[in-house]
Amino acid sequence: MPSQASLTSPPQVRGQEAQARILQAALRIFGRDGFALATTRRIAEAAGVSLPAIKYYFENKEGLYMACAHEIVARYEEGLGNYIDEVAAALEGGLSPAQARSYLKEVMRRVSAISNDDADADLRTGFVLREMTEQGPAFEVLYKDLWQPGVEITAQLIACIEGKASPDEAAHLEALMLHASLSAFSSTRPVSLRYLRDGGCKASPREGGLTSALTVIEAQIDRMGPA
Amino acid sequence: MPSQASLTSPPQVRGQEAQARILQAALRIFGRDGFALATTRRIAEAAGVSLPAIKYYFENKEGLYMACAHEIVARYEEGLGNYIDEVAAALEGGLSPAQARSYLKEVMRRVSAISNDDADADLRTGFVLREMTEQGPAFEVLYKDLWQPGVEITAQLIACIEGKASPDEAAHLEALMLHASLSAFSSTRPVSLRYLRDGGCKASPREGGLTSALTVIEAQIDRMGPA
DNA sequence: GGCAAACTATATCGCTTGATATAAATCTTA
DNA sequence: TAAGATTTATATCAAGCGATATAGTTTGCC
Repeated sequence: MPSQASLTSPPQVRGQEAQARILQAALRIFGRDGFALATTRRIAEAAGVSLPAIKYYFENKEGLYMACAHEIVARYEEGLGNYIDEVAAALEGGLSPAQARSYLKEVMRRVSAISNDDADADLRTGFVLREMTEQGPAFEVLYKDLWQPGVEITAQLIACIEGKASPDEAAHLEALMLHASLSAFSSTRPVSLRYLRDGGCKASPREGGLTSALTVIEAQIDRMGPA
Repeated sequence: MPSQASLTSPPQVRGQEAQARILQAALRIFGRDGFALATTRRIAEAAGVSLPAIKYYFENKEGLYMACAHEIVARYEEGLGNYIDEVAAALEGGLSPAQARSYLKEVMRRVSAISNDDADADLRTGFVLREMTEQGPAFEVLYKDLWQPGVEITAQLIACIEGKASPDEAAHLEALMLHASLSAFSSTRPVSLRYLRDGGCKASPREGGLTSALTVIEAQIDRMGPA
């Protein structure tokens, strides 16, 4: 298992740097092209290493893909994950509908912010969304540690807003749709931007209309409430 | 251009049948695997023809892909397309918000029904959604003749519901999100079903929770209205 | 029957892919 | 400096890809 050659002597640092370069290049190329279309040669070239380096550090293409998934999960947990725990604790203590509403808005804000963290953030989002639709080798990890927790906390907050003790099927569905709409807006962002542009709207290509989408979602949250 | 050898003698009917079999097999395999991952060999095998038959009828892989796109558009136009024209005419004549609301519900109902027309309907949906996110060779056709008209009529109906003369940026955005949520629910259907199942909900695998999703969307439409 | 047109199948080409055998380079340690 | 572990690069393999040259088969028409 060469992927955890960690606590060794200082010159092996160069090796770890190469490993990190490969991982970063892989994240970008897998995120853009998907598992099947991405080639190990292109990744190696982008990372500035030769082809067998991938085998040396990650065994094979799938190993590299899984390493990318774990990297994404780690980044997610250190960002949104902690906040989710915080919200869960608050829910445990009991929340008013109004409080739940503002928590939910913040959750969705942070979820959408994931796609704007840095330059490659949207590629990581693409990685996750592709894996959710195509269910490749990294699906289980991403579903269990990333997708499910986000939707579940959303469902619980919605239930709270609607005055229910625990989320029923309707709350779960509404949570799914909320995340689905944000996801789809991300993955079809070029199309959405084109549509808005054709209609004469000017959306900043920087944030890709994501904040506008967020406004719509917040309005939806505002309209939630006791039936 | 051998793809329109149509008005010839009767025995060429067999040829047309082969052409149709190739097209159907291609729709299923392209819809499931996408352009890059699908192979002409597998399509030929599924259609029960030999490999050069694809070249004979569709010139090459991309020609076959485009033929699939046009087939999808044709099917869409004879279904939803006519209804969109009908709604557009009604809008021209002036609609009350309540009328617009029920038209909008019917539009979304028909859009979601597209994924349940027949056994291969979800594969066609997958074809379209993949092309919207990856922007392959068939993007222009599908956007112009299928995606844009559906979103636009939705935006106009939303504007009408909200008492506006013509759709502003907010209406366009809301229309986009409405379709995005339905699309994402379709393309991540296995994930959504798993989530609901894990939560103890029983969703019919037949319709894949789409009618439940539609219920949520109708509730959203009901909550629209003058600010 | 024979002939031209429409259609189909076999076999193969050139290319790219993931993987890896092999050997060289680098650096620590003794 | 010699030994040895760690890391890197060259060259190559078998498999699968899209494409197609070539030849065979069917079938309506005269």
